[in-house]
Amino acid sequence: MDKKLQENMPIYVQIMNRVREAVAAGELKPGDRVAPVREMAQDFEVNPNTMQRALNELEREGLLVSERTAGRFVTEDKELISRLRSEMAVDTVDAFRREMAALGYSDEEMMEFFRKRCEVTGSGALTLERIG
Amino acid sequence: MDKKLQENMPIYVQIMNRVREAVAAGELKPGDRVAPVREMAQDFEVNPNTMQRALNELEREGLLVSERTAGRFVTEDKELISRLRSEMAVDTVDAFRREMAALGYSDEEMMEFFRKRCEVTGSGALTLERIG
DNA sequence: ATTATTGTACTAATTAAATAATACAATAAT
DNA sequence: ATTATTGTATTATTTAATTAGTACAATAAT
Repeated sequence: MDKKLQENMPIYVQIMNRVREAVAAGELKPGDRVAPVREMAQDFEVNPNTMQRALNELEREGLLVSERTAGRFVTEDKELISRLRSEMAVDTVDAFRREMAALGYSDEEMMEFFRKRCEVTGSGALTLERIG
Repeated sequence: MDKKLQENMPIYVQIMNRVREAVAAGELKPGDRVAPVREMAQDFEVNPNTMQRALNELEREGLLVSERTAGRFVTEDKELISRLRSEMAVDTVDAFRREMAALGYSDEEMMEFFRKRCEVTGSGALTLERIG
């Protein structure tokens, strides 16, 4: 789970998305304990209040559960997690199609553009370029 | 060019993107006159100041030019426009791959997911669903 | 020449996000 | 029992985006 945040979206929302992704991708597994609020705040270089806001909302979603002083954990509900992953993927694909369509690309052209882009840049090149 | 705006990104940035897309897609052509600031502000249901901020920045980018009292126009620089379109498409594809990769999808799986999603929803279904 | 339309500039007020600084509550560890 | 660690709550401050309101400047239209 990468920590550098972008601009133009509330930090707490960005954090929520990062955690959602980490859980959806299986980087954080059901029942896994996550770091304490204060520690996560340091990791992400944000204020503890901001981190708590993000974590609280993720709890409302059922993705995390807090057990008072034992810490905070990823839900055991694997069904919920796999549903989350699917929904996020659908949203991502739809957002992609919508944006490319807005630029005047047909579904076929998108496909072709995607394929070409995969050839040019390997699989690993993107993350570092974009986030760093 | 659709007008409804989303949350979580500064409105003026969202407006900039909408205009960029409209120009890149050829919906606004080189030399086209755009509506006056005040009118656009009403169309987008934002404050005139906010609209002007967006338009000003688009001018700094060279995409728009203002001619004092005659109004504001799309640049005649077609080279600039086609370059913009390419860059936006690349950014969009890269963002897509990055997000899907974060969810644990390989390039091949993304491709397959994309294809399936295109089958399920036609080409037109997305815009209304998402933006409305 | 006058007027209306256009872009531009400026100051103030509002709102939400983020930070800062503490304090409290519950419990696992000792 | 005590202590340290954890989540939680609260209040104030700061910062940036947005709105509000107004005024000015240039010029096309009349």
